Amino acid sequence: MNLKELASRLGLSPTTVSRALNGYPEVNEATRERVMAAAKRHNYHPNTRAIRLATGRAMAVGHVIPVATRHEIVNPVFADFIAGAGETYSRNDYDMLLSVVPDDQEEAAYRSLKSKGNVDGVIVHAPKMNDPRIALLHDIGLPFVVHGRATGTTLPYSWLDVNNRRAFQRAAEFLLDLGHTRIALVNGLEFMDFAIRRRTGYEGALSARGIAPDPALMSSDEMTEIAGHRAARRMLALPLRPTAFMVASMISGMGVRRALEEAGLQMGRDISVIIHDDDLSYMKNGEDVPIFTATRSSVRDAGRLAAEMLLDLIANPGPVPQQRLLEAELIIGQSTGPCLRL
Amino acid sequence: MNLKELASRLGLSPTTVSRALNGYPEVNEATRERVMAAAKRHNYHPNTRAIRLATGRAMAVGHVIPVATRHEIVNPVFADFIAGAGETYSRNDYDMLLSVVPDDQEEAAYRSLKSKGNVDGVIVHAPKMNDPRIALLHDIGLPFVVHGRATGTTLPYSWLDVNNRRAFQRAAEFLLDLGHTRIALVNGLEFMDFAIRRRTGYEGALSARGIAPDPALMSSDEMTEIAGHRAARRMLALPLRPTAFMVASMISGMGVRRALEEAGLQMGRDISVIIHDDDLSYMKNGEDVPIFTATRSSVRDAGRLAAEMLLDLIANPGPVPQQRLLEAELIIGQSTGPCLRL
DNA sequence: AATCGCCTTCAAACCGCTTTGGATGGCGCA
DNA sequence: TGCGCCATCCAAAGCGGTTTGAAGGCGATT
Repeated sequence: MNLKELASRLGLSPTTVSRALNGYPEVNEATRERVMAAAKRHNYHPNTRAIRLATGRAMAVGHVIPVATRHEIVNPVFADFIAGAGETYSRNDYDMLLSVVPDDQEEAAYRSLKSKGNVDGVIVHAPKMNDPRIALLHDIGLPFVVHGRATGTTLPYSWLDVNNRRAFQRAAEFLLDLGHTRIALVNGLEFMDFAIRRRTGYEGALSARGIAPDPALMSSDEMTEIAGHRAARRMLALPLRPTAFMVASMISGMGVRRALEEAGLQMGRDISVIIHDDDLSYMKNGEDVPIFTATRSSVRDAGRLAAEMLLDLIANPGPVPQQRLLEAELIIGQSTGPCLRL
Repeated sequence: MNLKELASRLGLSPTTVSRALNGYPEVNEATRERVMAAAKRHNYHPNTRAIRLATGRAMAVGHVIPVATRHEIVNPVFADFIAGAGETYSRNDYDMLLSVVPDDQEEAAYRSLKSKGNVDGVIVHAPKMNDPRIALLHDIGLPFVVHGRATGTTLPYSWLDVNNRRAFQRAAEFLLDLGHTRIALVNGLEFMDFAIRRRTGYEGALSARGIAPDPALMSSDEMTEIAGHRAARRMLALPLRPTAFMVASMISGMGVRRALEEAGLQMGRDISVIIHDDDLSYMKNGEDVPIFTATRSSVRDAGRLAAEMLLDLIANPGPVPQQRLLEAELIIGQSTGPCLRL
């Protein structure tokens, strides 16, 4: 069942039927209702491929996922971000296009998305310092929203980010208030922008209290259980072990916890831990009472909002970028307590 | 730059240019090369929207992701499966379409995907017992491959699955051989097909050695850290505690490990644990030496293969379903050892 | 020399929708 | 009565490719 057939059944022209269904004013309300009813009765759905060609819009948003040939790290927060964004797209009748490409072909992927006309815009994930994708997308004229920010970029662009600096600053202050002075940072890879900002917040809080950040208490690695465990283990073996840990993610935090338990330390009593909690649906931080004290910010909400920003940008193009900074909550859980060796 | 313009620059008809680029035989090799060169030089990429309308093919595959309104569980293995499938699609110039819908609108989502012509086929995730989606997709005539199987379904259909029954049977036998008799099962939700099969394998192995499965030693819940912890904790409090655990996933396993450590038990010495390892890229089971003894099967490979099956099914339609059963490896790690109370 | 057939190429129809630019008829108003 | 203006509807031209059916050119065959 297509437009032409539906039109002929109704004794109308395709023009009128199309307009009736799309809510144009120049059609009699009585006929509009007749058309609507017939469309429902015959289970008519306009062919998306034809709409796309005719309107020149793709009605789709792209997400390019680079897969590293060596590391093969698929970001664990990715699934939740996508779920959030996907809800927004569904609500607005947009499709979500995932493009999984080897990381050395990422630029080509964006270019092809644009020149083949598959999408109306893209979301940029995991920005790095001086991320080249921003200039690229500017160049080729593909609307985009960055999830995060890219330090060093001078071009204006739209982004949605969590205030990672302030979150880690507050978390560090919270630990300092509890009397901790040897606070370790188990950070993500520091070519990622958010990791840089988190370190800045951590160092700022320490410095403000006259504590010089100690390189031995700072690590930067992938946010896996293994890496979290490794980092914590190393630091716990120091002559002057830390009395508190700040950890980049829930999963890293589980590795840290394992190291603590191996060392016979009880979390929250002997030693304090604060993690960043992306509020992943499959990795909840406890049920009623949070296991970890955490800086929390839902990555799923971020997905929802970033998608909304992008759709808005597509509908209302203009040179003015949209920017939105979300604050993380500081959730008090069972993993922090006063420093024992005052 | 479009076909018509490229053609006029070359002094050829659009027909010939189109054929030259698409490798049709009825075009002079010399002109084909001339066309190819010009296409590259002018950076010509055919407009996907036009191709789709003209050919009637969507050149896209859909994945419908239902989000439960209450539980809000986004399957953690999902990201890796998608990454694998996405590689296959990219290689074959197919798009991957993700449709995130409330779980009570899943049927409508499939119907709409079909009637609007957005995709040529779909992958069905997380099949349940007597899964209604199989009959539905049969009905509406949308090619599909199921990741897993659906017990109780009589219709023939294409699937790719891991031999979950045998994997858990072998794992149980391995524990039995080590002298364990009180073996606990921390399973996933048992309306999921794979969870049912795992339990069958587990029970079969016990029964074959004359051990009656003990309901107190079997739990079925979401595969989260919290749920794993809760189940293990409950079982460890039994008068006759288990000496070994079989656990449905890496994440559940971390919860079990936490319960063991709280009980002062050392994994691999005091008590044994076998998990199922989906080989997630962000959740590796150790580096050189596996932390957990595990039944392992890469969900990413499964994604790659399922996507290949589907593309094949789309290219060569026919009534003969394709089916493929993958075997899981049994990986010996540090979390298992002989039963102490022989 | 006429015919045949192959190799190339092309014009035009088509995919299913949107949208522009009329056309038609009824109505109010002078 | 005549005119202009809406309200309503339609024919046709796109959108940018693919594909069908046909035609031109040329060497080989008879």
